Amino acid sequence: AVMILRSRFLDARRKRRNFNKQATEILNEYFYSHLSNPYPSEEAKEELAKKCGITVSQVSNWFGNKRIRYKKNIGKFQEEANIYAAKTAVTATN
Amino acid sequence: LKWHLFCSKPSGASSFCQEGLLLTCAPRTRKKRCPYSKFQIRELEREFFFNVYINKEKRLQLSRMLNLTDRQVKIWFQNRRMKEKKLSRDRLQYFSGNPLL
DNA sequence: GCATGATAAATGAC
DNA sequence: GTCATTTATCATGC
Repeated sequence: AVMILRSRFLDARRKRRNFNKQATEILNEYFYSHLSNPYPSEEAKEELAKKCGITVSQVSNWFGNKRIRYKKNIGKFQEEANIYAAKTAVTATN
Repeated sequence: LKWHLFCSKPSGASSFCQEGLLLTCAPRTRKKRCPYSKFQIRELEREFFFNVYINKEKRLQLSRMLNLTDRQVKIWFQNRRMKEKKLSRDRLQYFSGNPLL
């Protein structure tokens, strides 16, 4: 039984699953509203993790990947950036 | 756009994974990440099993045997300790809140 | 076929 | 020494 759990643990680590749409929304919202310094504090990471239903490590992974991939090709993310910029502008007015 | 300041440059010259005689690329560039071979990993893991902290002598010996620099072996052990710590956290999180234990 | 999440080398702050 | 990162690479999803 212990071996089964152990193997399941290993499988869970190996298998990659995409985050759900809502989690991605939350992460992107934070990223684009902090574009000048997209480095969430430990507390912010914990809060994001809670809201997204993922671990803090996964939040760190997401921001690490997002930063490097955004920096490498800003143009590709321009449309996405505009969407979230507009979204935060709307929420700011409310 | 700045964010973190890492000095990374493509370093035009073909920089292969063999770092025997590290040519000093004038404007210091970040060394390209080169995955280690199965053999290198196996030997590093073997040593890590015996002692998580490697001493200088063993480090020099290992670096020569694996054709890695002293620094690379040192950093590998640092990263490996961090990995072990993360594994412990993940195990705890996974097995807690798991019935049938 | 790329998008995406996770991991492996490598750096720098402290 | 730890540890949050950068960057490339790996593995999987779709």
